[in-house]
Amino acid sequence: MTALTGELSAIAGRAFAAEGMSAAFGAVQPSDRPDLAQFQCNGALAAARELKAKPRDVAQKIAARLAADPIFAKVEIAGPGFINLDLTDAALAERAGAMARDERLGAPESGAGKTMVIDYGGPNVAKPMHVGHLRSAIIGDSLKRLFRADGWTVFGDIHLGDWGLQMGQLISEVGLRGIAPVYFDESYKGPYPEESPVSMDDLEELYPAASAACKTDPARLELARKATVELQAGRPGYVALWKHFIAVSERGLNREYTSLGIEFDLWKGEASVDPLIPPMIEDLKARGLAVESKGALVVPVAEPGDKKEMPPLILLKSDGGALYGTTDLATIVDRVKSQNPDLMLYVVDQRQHGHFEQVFRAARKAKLNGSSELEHAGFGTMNGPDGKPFKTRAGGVMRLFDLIAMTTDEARNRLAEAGLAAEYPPEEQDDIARKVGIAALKFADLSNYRLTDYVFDLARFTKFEGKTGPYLQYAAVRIRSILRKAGEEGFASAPPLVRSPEERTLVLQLLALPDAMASAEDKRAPNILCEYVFTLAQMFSRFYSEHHILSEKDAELRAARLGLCGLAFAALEKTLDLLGIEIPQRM
RNA sequence: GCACCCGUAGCUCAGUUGGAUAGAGUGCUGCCCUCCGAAGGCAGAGGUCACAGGUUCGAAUCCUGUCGGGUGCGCCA
Repeated sequence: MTALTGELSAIAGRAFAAEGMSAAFGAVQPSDRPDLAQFQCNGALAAARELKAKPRDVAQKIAARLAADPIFAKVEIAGPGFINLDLTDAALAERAGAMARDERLGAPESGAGKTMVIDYGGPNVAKPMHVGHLRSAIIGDSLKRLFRADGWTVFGDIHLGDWGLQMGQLISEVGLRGIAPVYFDESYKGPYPEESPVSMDDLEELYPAASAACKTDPARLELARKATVELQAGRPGYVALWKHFIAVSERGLNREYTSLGIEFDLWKGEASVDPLIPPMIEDLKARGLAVESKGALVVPVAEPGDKKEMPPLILLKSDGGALYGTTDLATIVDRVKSQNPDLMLYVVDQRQHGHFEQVFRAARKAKLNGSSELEHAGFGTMNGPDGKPFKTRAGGVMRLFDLIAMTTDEARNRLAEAGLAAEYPPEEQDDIARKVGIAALKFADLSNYRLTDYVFDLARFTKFEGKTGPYLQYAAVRIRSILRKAGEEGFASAPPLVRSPEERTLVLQLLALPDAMASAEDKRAPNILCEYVFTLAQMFSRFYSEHHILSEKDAELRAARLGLCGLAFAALEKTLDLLGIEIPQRM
């Protein structure tokens, strides 16, 4: 099935074509004035401008043709030349019925036959995840779900930060402290111990110490640089130690992502593309694309039309070490070889936009990206109530684990205050608190437009009232409860009918789901889905407060309303799933 | 210094390929549980869309400038 606005646009497009104008003028959208009409077509205004005709005259011709179509209950011309359209209740009900029969709920098929790799991880080995990783994970996961729902074959890649200077910092720190001398003994020929000499807790202490030392002491930094180069050159003891770091870190990261309900299809890292770097560099040098500059090997990416200075992409530092731009470029090569996607989407902090511009330019210049579009979908920072980057009360970096614990605790408190779930088993209460907390966290993040910074105010978004994840869960659980009781009563369900204003607006909102998905995909903007699902929940609540469902005496009417409830639940569940939000069985 | 992003209701934010009366949540004021879950529904007050020009039949949206905020600009990631 096609989206309703698509169907209406096609009808209006034919009307424009029949009058000798471009069918593109037939674009139909939901009305900006719901008090006047359900849909509107503004094409007559644009067409009139092109033809130098009077907008109302053009509108008149189109309206006359549209009025002949039985799908419309009303065709009116208003203002300067808007064509206002209402559908018949029968037409709305029929399409709602079709949507209810469609497992995909009419989702767009924009990705049919297409493949993409989406990069939304970027946590670093040995560093605990903090709030900075939250947006990438939440937004990226939502986009992955959305693109997949729209028919794309999607590979989500965590793209672990496991190969940079921080690894050299860690290795040298372990060496300096004499924690595991065997890894530093160049005469030792292995094998190295299977047990890691450091735990996750050790890493979390070692890394900040090493990082701080490198900042103040140039000699210490030089040591870290040297260790990095040696690691990348394959020094056996360092590689063995490094593998322990990875294994220990992955267990911790997996725990964090799992608690957020976020998964990856690929656990690749910067190191995994390291073997591709030397041949890539040789190739670039051979083709004259990589040149020496100030002691480093670079790919110039400045273009004639540039308004700002565009520094070259550095492939190799003057000490011979690779940089993250190098691994990013090699990662593109790897992805073309492994997945050959139509699109590589990078869900990374907007502050790295300049970096991606360099990498993408270099990739295109060298034609390393095959047939892949390269796109950076950046996002703004999450700030605390003071408008500055979110910190703990002590001023440190807020760990993701602690943040999730805070939100879950708050959810549990709110449930207790409301007297909800009190009679459920303790483990179910924990599960509900976790789902509600995560929903609050995700919805608060996703409902802001991707690129804007937002204020993360725990007190505010744990209020669980209004435009929040928990409100949506509540709305869904309430419908689920009705449907369950209907099942217990043995009540039948039937295709929805449209007989009241509340049913009409609810059905119109339901039928707008494919448009919301298409628009969210197009803009890579989950906040469009948030807006959609919140309005849907509101429309349902309005319908619910005005109509009897289970208590409706007329069996046919009751069945139709149950059908509408069923479809509303399906749409809510689907959209919340696209946002990565789970609905508890009860709450 | 140069470049990019932003400035919309008391607060937090949508809306920006130009279109009708600029929206939501929250907060504030009322109303609604003898009936399916009130974390809900209904109604009201609240805005020179930073400011000044310009383009247009029409500008929150496009252009220019000013002010204010954020971010980025070769060997960190």
